[in-house]
Amino acid sequence: MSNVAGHGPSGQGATTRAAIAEAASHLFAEHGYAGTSVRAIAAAVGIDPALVVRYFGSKERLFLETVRLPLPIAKAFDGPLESLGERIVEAMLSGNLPERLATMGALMRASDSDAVREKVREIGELTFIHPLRAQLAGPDADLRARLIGAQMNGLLIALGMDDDRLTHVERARLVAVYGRAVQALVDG
Amino acid sequence: MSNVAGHGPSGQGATTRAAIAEAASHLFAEHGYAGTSVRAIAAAVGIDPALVVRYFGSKERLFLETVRLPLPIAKAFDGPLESLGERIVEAMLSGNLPERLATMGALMRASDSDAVREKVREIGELTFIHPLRAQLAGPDADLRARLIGAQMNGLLIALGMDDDRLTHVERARLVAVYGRAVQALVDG
DNA sequence: GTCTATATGGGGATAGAC
DNA sequence: GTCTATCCCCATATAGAC
Repeated sequence: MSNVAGHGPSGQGATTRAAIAEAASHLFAEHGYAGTSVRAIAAAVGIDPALVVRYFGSKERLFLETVRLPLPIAKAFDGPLESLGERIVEAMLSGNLPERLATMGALMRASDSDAVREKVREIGELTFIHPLRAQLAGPDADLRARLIGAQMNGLLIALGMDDDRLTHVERARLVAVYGRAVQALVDG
Repeated sequence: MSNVAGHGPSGQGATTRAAIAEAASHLFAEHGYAGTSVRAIAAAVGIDPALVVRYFGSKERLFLETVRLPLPIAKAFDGPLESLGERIVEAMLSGNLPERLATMGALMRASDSDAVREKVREIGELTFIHPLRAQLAGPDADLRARLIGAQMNGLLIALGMDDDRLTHVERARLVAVYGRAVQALVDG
């Protein structure tokens, strides 16, 4: 933390770029895309707003380069197929859920842009569709994998809507009930 | 446009408000919330941007007053419970689907605002939760109804992402496969 | 009352000086 | 490489003209 600042405004390009990316990542997750101004990012790093644009080309490209949606569901694919539905839901709710919801919200709210929508598709493709399709049998495997992805997005969005009726439900109940719905697509 | 005040079918006077709402509704559905400026709405009607604010208070209130997400699923609740899942999905995909996807996208992208999130919750509550909860049995009825709403949002969002792999699937296949997943929550 | 003109403050992005 | 100065677009609020 102390290696970022300390020797005045005459720093190196590489570390400035990394500092911008670091600050942007946090601010985007916390305040969303529209809620985060280039000026705010620059202020957090202690540089001029124009530098941010100079390093990353535009606010949108900065967002696309720094946004990370950690979905630690890789390990959920190991295990018996008959309980895969529950394991997927369980994985979606574990780890840093608040940050995941915030990032998901930031992505959705910025999905005006074609590039952002492509990014969302890409994340779903890599984390859900490909691994799932490999495990599912039947001619509808690809479709079923995509629909499981839709279920997961729906769950994250519902939780991100701050609906107390849903966010206050015990995790185990959520896993059991929604897991059955996911399992219906796993089984085909 | 030097039409003097008075009354008439030329979009002036008392019909100005309606004309603004009409133009705003179309523009929001087509270009989203952020993508639609008050200036653009005013230009479409042929008036000054300040008039829009004068009539509706703010861009956000104009959006909240004019946004309509037609979900003609009321009739889907009539019929045997064992095929309710399919009927719900069928209803979600019938009617003017492109407009529904555009409006859903506009709502999601504007969900930075608490008022918009509340609006989204309200729509889900009235169109899904209440009617569904009345038909579902068991102690988890409320939870299951909300999760079906999450599934529907997930489906709309996935379709709105312009993923050809999903939008090109025949409607009947989508209804059959996703309907089973919904049915899993109907059955409990 | 209805509408127009204008001012304010903030945003992203650019050109060019150190 | 870095920053200063600037441009254009936006939403919003206020004052004043019909």
